[in-house]
Amino acid sequence: MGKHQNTVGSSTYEKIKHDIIFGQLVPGSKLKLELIKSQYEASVSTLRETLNRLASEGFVLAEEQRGFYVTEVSQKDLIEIAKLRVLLECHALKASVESGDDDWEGNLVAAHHKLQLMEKKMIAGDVSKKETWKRYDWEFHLAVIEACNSKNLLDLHSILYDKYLRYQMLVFTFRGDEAAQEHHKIFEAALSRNGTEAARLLEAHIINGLEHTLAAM
Amino acid sequence: MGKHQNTVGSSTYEKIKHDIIFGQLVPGSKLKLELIKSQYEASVSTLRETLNRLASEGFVLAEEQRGFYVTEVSQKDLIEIAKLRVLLECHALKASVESGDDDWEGNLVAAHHKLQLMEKKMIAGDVSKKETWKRYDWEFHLAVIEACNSKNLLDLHSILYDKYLRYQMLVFTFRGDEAAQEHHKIFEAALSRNGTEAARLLEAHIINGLEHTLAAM
DNA sequence: AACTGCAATATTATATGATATTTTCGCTTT
DNA sequence: AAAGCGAAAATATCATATAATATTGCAGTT
Repeated sequence: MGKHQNTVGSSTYEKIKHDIIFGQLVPGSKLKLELIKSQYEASVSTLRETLNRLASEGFVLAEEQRGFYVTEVSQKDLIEIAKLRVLLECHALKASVESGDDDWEGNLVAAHHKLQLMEKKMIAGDVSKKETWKRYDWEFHLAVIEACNSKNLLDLHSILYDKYLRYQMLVFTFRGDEAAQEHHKIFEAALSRNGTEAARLLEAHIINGLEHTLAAM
Repeated sequence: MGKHQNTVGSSTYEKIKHDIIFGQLVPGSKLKLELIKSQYEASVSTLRETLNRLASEGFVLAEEQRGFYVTEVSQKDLIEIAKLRVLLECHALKASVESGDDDWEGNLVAAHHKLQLMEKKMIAGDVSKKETWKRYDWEFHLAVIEACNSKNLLDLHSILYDKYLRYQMLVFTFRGDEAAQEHHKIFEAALSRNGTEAARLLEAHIINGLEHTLAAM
């Protein structure tokens, strides 16, 4: 006993979203229902529910009566997403730094520590744990803004982060030491409650990542 | 011939979304599948697709294996939404004013003109056309920011606008002349390419609407 | 008599396979 | 080439079966 039974719907949602973000499902390709039915072991209706959800988040394109496609990628789209991420994440950061309490600080310290450990391993050459690194990066960025006091903002940011991540995974080349140092500086500025400086550093971090990814596309 | 056949899916989506925004479906109420099946004349599967879409946009709450509920409303949520709308719409406005071409100007003039006519009628006492007014208000706000050159931004804004609108409809009391004047000033500033001023006016417009709605909740 | 815990029952959500529409694509004809 | 036709494939919708949750009723206990 124990593991709480997930519904078929939610687990296929996770799987397909994962496969889009990590590039197993290639941009622009058609998601033929009968074909992916066998791949993901779910019925047509269940798949349609999933694909409709992913469509309204923007990972899938739903063409009326013509089926579903993995959303295309483009440099323009990436630039839009990066800019939006800057806008929302910096805004959230400033609000979070202003109102974060001790729990927030504790959580942030923990998230930064875990990310740093992971980054050391990756800089040392262990690239095997791409997915774990991704999780720690996410947890760090979330920890910074978590005290922004706006569920709506965090929800929007979460989707943008995933879209940005998809592009990073598409051309995966680890920025290594550079990104690690940026994370560290953001961490320090946030912890010392310097919201303006932290936001400046965060913006540079995202834009550096953008340029790194654009160059590799 | 002529009228393009809509799918059952897309038309129930429109209907349910409409009924949530305009308050026919009351906040927090449960959306029992069998019950709304007859109301919206669609099968369970089709409804589930629709409700999943609405859930990921935030109009519906999907509780795993416990069904679907109309999203609750709260003052806190409204404040979050208004602030986000300010953040995104002002950002989009500045970008749009900078890069809008003659088509953009033409479209904006037309949208403003139609809105103004409608507002005159409503100030004169004809409140019958709430839904038409809503459409013109939407078309005006969209026309202002449409040249921002970011589909991602426009998509996010569209959902936020609808969420904000839902609160306005919930307590519907027309702000009349005041709002009309604000629209006019935003229009003039945008047309004269004064992005900073237009953004300032837009922010005040949204915050005034927020306070008007909060006071009536 | 009121309360708690458990089992039987009813209700509801989830998932499936079958059917009805619509689109796509190759072939024929002009 | 372009338009028209029809077979094949894919999507949209539905009715129904299965699995989960909520409710009810009944014992046993306080």
